[in-house]
Amino acid sequence: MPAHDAPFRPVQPVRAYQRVAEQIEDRILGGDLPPGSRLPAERELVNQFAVGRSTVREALRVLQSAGLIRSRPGDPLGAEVLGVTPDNLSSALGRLTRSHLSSLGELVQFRMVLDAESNRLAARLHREADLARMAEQIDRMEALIDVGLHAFSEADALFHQAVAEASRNALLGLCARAVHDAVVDVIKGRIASSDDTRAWMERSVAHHRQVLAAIRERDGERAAALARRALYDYYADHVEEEKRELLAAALEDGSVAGPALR
Amino acid sequence: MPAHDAPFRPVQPVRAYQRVAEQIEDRILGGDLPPGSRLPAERELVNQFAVGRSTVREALRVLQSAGLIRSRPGDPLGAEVLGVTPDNLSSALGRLTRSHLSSLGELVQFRMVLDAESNRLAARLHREADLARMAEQIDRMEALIDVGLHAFSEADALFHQAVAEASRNALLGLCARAVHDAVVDVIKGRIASSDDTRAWMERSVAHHRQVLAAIRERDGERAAALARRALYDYYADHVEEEKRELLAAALEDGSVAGPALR
DNA sequence: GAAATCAACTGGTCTGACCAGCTGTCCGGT
DNA sequence: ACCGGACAGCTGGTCAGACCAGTTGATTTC
Repeated sequence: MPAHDAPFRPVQPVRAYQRVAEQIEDRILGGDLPPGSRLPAERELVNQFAVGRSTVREALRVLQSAGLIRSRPGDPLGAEVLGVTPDNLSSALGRLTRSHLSSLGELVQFRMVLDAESNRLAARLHREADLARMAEQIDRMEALIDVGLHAFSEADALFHQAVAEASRNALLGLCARAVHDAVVDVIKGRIASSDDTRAWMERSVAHHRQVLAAIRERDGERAAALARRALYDYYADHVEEEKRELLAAALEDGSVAGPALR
Repeated sequence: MPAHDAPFRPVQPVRAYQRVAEQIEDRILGGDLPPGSRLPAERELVNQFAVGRSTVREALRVLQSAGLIRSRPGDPLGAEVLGVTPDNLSSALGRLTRSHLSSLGELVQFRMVLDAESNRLAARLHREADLARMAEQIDRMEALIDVGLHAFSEADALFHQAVAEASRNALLGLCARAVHDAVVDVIKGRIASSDDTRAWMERSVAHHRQVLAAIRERDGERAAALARRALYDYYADHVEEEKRELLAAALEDGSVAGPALR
């Protein structure tokens, strides 16, 4: 590419709060300021950055809305560093859905894609230790059925995290988690939450055992299809009528080849 | 579920700036305040919300960092409403990568999954008008080869947008775009950018025509495989050595079943 | 009529102040 | 010696007022 094609880039003004936020963000992402550590007090940051307090506060607001830090009034230790979480991913996805740019059906379909792919990769790339972790979480789920839905869901999340680790792609797992949270947020309150929760949990455990078996046998196709089927069965009723057939389209991916294969 | 199981939820204090940000965000996502419209001036918002200016400003900072609005000093029209964009999605993904929670290889693999699925769905669900839009953008790309990489990439993005529309899942397209941006951001500067740009553009056009043909023939499997292959060929050299075999794993998905198939 | 000027905005920043909440210390009662 | 409450000194959250620089459009000037 010729150098004179774009010799100078337009330079846009950089606000003071951006510089402050960038410096702190770099420290957090760079590994200084690990999760759990504390930022100096705002008035101290004012000294270190040599800016006004409102500037520091706007920078902290940006970092907080990105989920990197959390501050509490009166905390003499300063704002807490949270590290990188998928929280803002899910809030961004939730915004997309709330703005009707995407629908619940699309979110569910997205989860079908992500979970299926996680399972597929896990089936191909897992090691022995991964299987043990997954089995352990399924056992925990089964034991926690009587404790309550919350504890159960926690073990469920850990199972999926184990699958994500086995797939050797943390990003897929994080995004799946974010989409899951967004779905829960959208569907919240609309769920029947009837007293068949227990039956559902038992079915869920059985489903997870099937997935684990497929992964253990390195049958990625079956593991993927199981994830798609479970999500479809669980969410299809909540999805808008006209979107349901689209979901069904994702359901058949991979298991049956397209009509005009080659 | 028994009502007395959790009779009261812990109530956490809601900051004033949050309330302000929520109100504005709801208006934007709800459809009042469409993209392109303007917010009142800060000092006017101070009157309407009955809070201090710093509170209003922190709320606006949050909205701005979420990509919902953009403000410019001296603009007598007030902050501009941008609507929902995938920008914060891609910045969130970029943060994940920069923090070494995920790697370039995972990003590329993620793109392979998303693009492949978009293509697959587009092959299954497209209508005639979709095909026309895609063909039009490919022609534009070809015409813009001589104009420059920037214009070319723009047409390329429009092609993928057309595919996303055909897939009837806007979310997939938006996320694919976000991941694309994150990849570009990570790889920026590291790319050779040699003078074979023109050759690459020509190959790219040919690749897109192949994809379009596969979609037109409703061969979702082939369309998906084409996307995976193109991404792999283009990015494999930039991916960390130890991650490359993982990419290859994604490459074979769907086209060849896992080694232990049934 | 075109160009320079200027007044009235805007957002960005700083300062200083006050409030409410948290925490460790210190003091008095047991 | 121990324990519990008051309190001082911090924290972050909010507000008010000020100033600056940039934008804009009307006004003046040539």
